[in-house]
Amino acid sequence: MTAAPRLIAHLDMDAFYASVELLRYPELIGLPVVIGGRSAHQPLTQADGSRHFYRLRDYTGRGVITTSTYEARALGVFSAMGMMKAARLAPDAILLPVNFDDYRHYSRLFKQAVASVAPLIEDRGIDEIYIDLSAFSDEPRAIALRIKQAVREATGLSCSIGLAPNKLLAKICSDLEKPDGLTILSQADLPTRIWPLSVRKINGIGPKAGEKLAALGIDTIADLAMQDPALLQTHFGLSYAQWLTKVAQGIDLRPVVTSSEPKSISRETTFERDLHARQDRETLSAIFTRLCERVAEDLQRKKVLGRTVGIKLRYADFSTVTRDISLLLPTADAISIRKAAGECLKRVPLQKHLRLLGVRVSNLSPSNGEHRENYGTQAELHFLQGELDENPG
DNA sequence: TCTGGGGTCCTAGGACCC
DNA sequence: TCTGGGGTCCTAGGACCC
Repeated sequence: MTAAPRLIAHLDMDAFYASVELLRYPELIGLPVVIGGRSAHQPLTQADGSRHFYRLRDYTGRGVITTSTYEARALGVFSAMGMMKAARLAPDAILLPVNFDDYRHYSRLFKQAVASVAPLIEDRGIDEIYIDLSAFSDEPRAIALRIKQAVREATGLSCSIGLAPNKLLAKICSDLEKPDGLTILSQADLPTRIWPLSVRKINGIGPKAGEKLAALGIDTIADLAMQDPALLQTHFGLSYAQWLTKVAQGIDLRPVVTSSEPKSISRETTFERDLHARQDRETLSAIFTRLCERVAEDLQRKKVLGRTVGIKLRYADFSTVTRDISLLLPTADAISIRKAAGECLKRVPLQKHLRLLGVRVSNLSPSNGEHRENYGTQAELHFLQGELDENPG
């Protein structure tokens, strides 16, 4: 039996955070603007009603660019770039702090607008979605234009859409004509439109795999498509090699998944300056407890409990370690999480300075609203069981 | 003057059980 | 005393994505 051909859309909001900010500050349209950083650099409204904006050159300290407008990208400033490096490249760019509540609001608006046209949506984060349009009999271009129009009316924002037979190709082609793009692709377009692209355009080939492929002389998707699967297997292992071979042929059978449950909830923070477990014990302890409280709040708000509690430490040299521990019973209680996380902390070396601390709860289950507290760890259970064995009645 | 914060998925070894 | 697989759970790390 052969599956019916599908029509999948990938919709990506254009420079999402920056575009939301421009709705509020229209006087910045056309200027290089970056969103990011950690200190307060909120625009100031002056006596005459005009606004004063901070420039990238005014910024000091840690942090990265979260998003930039296309004008800033033209100056070489992109997402995830360190703020200080960005300031060297574009000192005059306008700097705005992140406003996640706003972005979440506009995210809800655009997803609702899409759902009013086509309801089979897979959430891929705050600014992008997949849409299964297979059931529509309309012209694909007409559906996509209706979706773009609905998004614009609901938010005032533009998006780019890729239309293809699967998620892999839809994702690649939503990026081909940004911003405000609409790209339609069939399997027959593969050699002309997909194969010339870098392997890094494939969702799932990141920096590491990209570098390994480059070392093998594999740069484009065409290079990848021509490779002997056996050679790929010797360098990447069977499962990843098989996947590489398939995606190079534009094959992707993954369905559009319209609902999912969270698997883990975490909070982490990078310190303003590196801290030491001994010299900065009080500061670290307060931050640690606060992270546990925030995770507990998140769990309670989402009405889930978690049975595995973990910590994450990043040292000054950027190396990272994690430790976790599974409890007997799931919890959403800050005290229980703090105790378990404290046990994890005892199992980690604390000689070097730290730049980041994080707390994570996983192994989630629905909470049904009730609230328990404090139960032991697996190790404590074993201890208790040992006692019982020694004292059988 | 490097390198945020929130996630998912995969691999792999050891414990433990049948 | 030595020797099996298979399955599940736990833990640690890493790649990748938005």
